[in-house]
Amino acid sequence: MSPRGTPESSASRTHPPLTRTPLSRDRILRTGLVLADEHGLEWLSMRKLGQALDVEAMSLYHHVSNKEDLVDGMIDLVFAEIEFPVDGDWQTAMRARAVCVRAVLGRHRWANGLMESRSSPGPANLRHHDSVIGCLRRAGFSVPLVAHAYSLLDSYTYGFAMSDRALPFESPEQIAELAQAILSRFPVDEFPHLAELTFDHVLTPGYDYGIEFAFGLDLVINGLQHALARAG
Amino acid sequence: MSPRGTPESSASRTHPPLTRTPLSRDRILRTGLVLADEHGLEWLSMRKLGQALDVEAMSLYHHVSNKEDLVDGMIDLVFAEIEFPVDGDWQTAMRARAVCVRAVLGRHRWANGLMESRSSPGPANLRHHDSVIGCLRRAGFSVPLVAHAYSLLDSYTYGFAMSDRALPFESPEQIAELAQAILSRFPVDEFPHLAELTFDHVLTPGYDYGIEFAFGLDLVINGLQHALARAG
DNA sequence: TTTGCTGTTCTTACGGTGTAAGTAAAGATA
DNA sequence: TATCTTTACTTACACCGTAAGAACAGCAAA
Repeated sequence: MSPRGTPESSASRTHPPLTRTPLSRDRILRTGLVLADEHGLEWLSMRKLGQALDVEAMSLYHHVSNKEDLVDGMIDLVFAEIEFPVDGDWQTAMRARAVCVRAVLGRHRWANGLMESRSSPGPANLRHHDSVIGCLRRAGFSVPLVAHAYSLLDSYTYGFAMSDRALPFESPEQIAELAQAILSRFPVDEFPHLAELTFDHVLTPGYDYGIEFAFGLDLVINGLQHALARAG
Repeated sequence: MSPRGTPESSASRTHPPLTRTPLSRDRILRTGLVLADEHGLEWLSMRKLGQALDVEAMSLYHHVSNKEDLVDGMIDLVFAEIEFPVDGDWQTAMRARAVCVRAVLGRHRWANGLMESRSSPGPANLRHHDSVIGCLRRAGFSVPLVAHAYSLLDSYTYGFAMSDRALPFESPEQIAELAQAILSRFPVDEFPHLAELTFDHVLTPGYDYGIEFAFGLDLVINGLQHALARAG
């Protein structure tokens, strides 16, 4: 109805700042990140993002060329959170990287399928890739072997993070309930092996899906170590 | 403007069939699958789907409770396309399964991030999981080891399919152009290792990203074989 | 101080989306 | 034939991304 800023702008005539922190690309991206973390990327719209910044939706377009650009920027913020020790042996570096990626994607679940499929990757994205490749090269991996290792490590890490997201952080009771609900839609013993795995293992008290991550990661890194030794 | 069916329905008063094949859940799902393959899932809307079926959008809601249900059904059609030999040794079975999953996801790229994250999996989905687990159990994998193996295989396969999608089917020239465009946005030698890998290997004539898949798959299966031997 | 410019914000509008609610017609059953 | 059930259609609503242009800010030059 009435222009939103009216009271503030009349106040601002006396002392200009203080009424509104100016918009900026960075502020937009960070707010988008927080909102997407909280509500999911699907929930986030330009209007809601503008509302959170106390601004109309169209104002955002002066700092962000469209929604894809917005998401690109948010993804690059996520990449910037990924860290790992570059000195030391490549095994611990790669293990730490994978663990960190999983943790970061746990914080920003909406980012999960989007990390690799950006058609215009940001600087943090490229910087991260570069340092991973550099770490492997320094450890003696040949260029073709780096391509193999990189593909394998990334596929496993991102793939695991995807399944990770499938199981929400619900309590064990909720997971059990969900599993019951799914399997009870079908005749008993239609899926005996699935039922066995579910009820005799996954729903066992103390089971944590996270432990599967370490198993696969160690197996992959071990395999790469052998491949490196064989090639070197 | 005028009701769509008017001429047909007056004709149908004399001989009822022939004017319009009736809607059904299956027909809706299959049409949605074809359209999503052709244009992507984002493109697909209830209105466009209805249009392809020569029906108004709201008519679909009598066979599908909402769009999520539609996607659930489409995903289960995708699962139904996954096949692998259940007899024979588990290594060839699991290798064939992974290759098939990759091929299927290549045909239905829109399905990629959605295969595992359905909160109400369909029968083909559960059947597939059950037969994978059964195959491993028969090969002597303990229940906990099945959980490890399953998680690892799935993470790798789906994760690879995701990166796969990132590189579209473009010609090598197009890929080279894209890589040039990306790296030229930044100072030369800001990402030396990335540049080396890209220009000295990936953009080399004859390079096919698909070969990376076999490397990782063999490594994973080999590792599982050792784990099985160690446990057995 | 006034003028004019430049960049940021707001307003309005358009064509799209998923789907709730109610209507009409056709098929099945009695 | 009369009634009930299923299926399709119509209308409507709130929301989406964003194009186009108006209004307004801050600031440099006159």
